[in-house]
Amino acid sequence: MGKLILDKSPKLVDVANAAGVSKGTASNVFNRPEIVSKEVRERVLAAAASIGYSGPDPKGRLLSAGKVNAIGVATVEPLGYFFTDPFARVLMTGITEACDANGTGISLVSAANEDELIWNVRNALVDGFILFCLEGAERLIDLSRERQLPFVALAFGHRDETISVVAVDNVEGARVAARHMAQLGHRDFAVLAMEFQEGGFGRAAPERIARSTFSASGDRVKGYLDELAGWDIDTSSIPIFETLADEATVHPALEDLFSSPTPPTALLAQSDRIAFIALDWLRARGLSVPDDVSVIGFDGVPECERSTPPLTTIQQPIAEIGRRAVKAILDHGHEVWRETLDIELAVRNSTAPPPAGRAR
Amino acid sequence: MGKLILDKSPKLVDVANAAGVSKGTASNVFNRPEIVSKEVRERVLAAAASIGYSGPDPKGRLLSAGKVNAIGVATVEPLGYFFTDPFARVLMTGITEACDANGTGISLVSAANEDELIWNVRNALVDGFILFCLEGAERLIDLSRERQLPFVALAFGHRDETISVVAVDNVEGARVAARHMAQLGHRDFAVLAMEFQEGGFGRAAPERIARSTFSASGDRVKGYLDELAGWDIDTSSIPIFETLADEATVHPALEDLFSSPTPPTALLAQSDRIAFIALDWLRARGLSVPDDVSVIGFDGVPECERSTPPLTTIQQPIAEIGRRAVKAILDHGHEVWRETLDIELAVRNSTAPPPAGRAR
DNA sequence: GCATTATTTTGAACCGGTTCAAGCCACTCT
DNA sequence: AGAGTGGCTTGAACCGGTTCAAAATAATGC
Repeated sequence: MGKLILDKSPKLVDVANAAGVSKGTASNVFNRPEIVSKEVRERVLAAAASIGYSGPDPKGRLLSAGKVNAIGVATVEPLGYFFTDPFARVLMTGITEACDANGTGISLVSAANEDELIWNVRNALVDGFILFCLEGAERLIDLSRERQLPFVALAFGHRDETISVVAVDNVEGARVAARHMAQLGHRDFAVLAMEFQEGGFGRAAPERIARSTFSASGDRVKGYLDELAGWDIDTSSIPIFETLADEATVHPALEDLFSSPTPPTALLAQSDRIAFIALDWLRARGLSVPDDVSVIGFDGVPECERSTPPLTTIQQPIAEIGRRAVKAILDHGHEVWRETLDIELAVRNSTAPPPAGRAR
Repeated sequence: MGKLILDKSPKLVDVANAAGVSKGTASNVFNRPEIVSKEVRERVLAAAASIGYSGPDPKGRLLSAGKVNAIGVATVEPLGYFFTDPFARVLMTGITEACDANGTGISLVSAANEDELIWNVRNALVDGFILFCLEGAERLIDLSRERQLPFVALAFGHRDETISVVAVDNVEGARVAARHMAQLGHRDFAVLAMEFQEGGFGRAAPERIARSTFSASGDRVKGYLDELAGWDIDTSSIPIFETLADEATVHPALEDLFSSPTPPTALLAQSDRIAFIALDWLRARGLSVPDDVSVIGFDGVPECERSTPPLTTIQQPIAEIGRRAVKAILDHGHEVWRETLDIELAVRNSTAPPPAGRAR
């Protein structure tokens, strides 16, 4: 009597039975064919073909293999963020390069809402996480730590010394930005900052900045002010506006600044994105950059070269950060790996000496 | 005597033992806490905490759950392709949107070389594949079929009627492009085509086109010629150049075309990318688009709006294709699902009537 | 107080493979 | 012939969970 084999998809054990060999041998046929005798190998392969078995299911292998061979890239944003945000895209380019070189796959993990994020991080089939720490860094880090997998936090520094981080020196970057403006002769500064605390915006008092949850924004302010203090500028009177890097929060800040009798001649934007918004607003307002106002960004996304005018900025080695992060996971696993990469001043056409009469 | 628990990371069974309950109950504590009595639940949780167990390992769950909750997006390109290619990016935007809405994750699978691709596709932990069929479609499709998982082929149609496909009607798109040019009065056409067969380029004879492995390029040629035939144009004399959508293969084609005594006034490019290369070359050559030459692309990537001049093109609903593909996998699984989406003519500034004296 | 019913818990089976020590066999060497 | 050698195969253990029928226990009804 023939055996019924219609139901379910066949498994390795079915193949073994059909071929009259042990499960172990059948497994070897697919994974180390060279240690199986030709005769048996062919018999097993034939049996596999006849019952419609197309090789071992990776789900099964996974358990004993232990390794997934993929790393997760996580962020608190919709998945689309990875493909639309300029910074993210360059970063991903670096990450993918390193992954390609190591034959490692990539899983994108993210989530619109909190619950999903938790579920996604808890259930992601990965060997480690690269964390895009924008807002929500804490949660992401806690969740990742729970998984007991290697992980490295990216780009936006975090004060916790016990986690792996690949980032740039934000204080130094900000100093370089401020120095560039000071050297051009500027004396009237304003800062367009990123969030200091979740969802915050508007003019920020020093206490708020000191308590900053997001260290990148705090560090960059520190860098700006430290540097300018060395140029004999009264840093306490420099207006600092917290924004969410969108028009809704940047425009009011600019309105405020440029309705003053002595508006700033130098705008220190904590991200290119903020700088671009400022550029657009200033143009619409009829102010010339860099003739009336100089603007410097931070990050160095590719768009800087194509904005009008092309944006002077602090160039982060974005792709390199991505590459290093992969290396940190793959080569250094659970050990705490902290790396600080160098930034560079990229001078383009959005900065120039201040208008006559407004210089130092 | 205390038990030693240092080695290995603790497993569910360890927790169960430590709490003095069965493995099943321990499992329930984490997955359906509501069916476990409060007292036991707390005991288990406490035991877990004390031995450092942080919830069930998804690798274990996977096997019995059967579903990974992630779909794989595969292509024969380095991983970076997903983040750098304009078409891919828009497509991914659509895919991610649909995935986000379904709480599904994304795994990027790809490979620089053949062996890796095979390994990656065979081992990807996913519930289904979305195939970016550029060149190498056959291999990808075969590999995916082997996995016996649902998969859908994208964007570049394929003649095999037995596989799921979400795509546009390339013949119709090409007709619309050609019609637009004809309506403007053009009479001297040239086609800058994509590959007909792997790695091919240069002037292509009709037989080669007929044997085209990549149906998109063949279909688009067919569309162009069918339409133009209706305008009383001698289609047999329209030069058709196969290219790899890079400068190395497009430039020679243009050299050839524009060294003729009667160069074309209408360039039908089979992709925006090819069109952009043509735009650059024509400008460098001192030819004005659209005054001397009209150029129309195909695809409708966002860059069309920003090229100089902005590119008239056949707009594919790129993001929508991505969304539908996810739906096809998630909602229609193994059933063959074929969808053809509508294209649209997007008129910008790269097309105009031909120079005086060259019109129909 | 006893039969019912509702709530918890158990334990074995299962998910689909990989691995490796041990055993088998054929063949060579002396 | 007996010892040794090396190539193949076996079978059990393991990877880390989930599930569900059945058993145990608790609560309810009369």
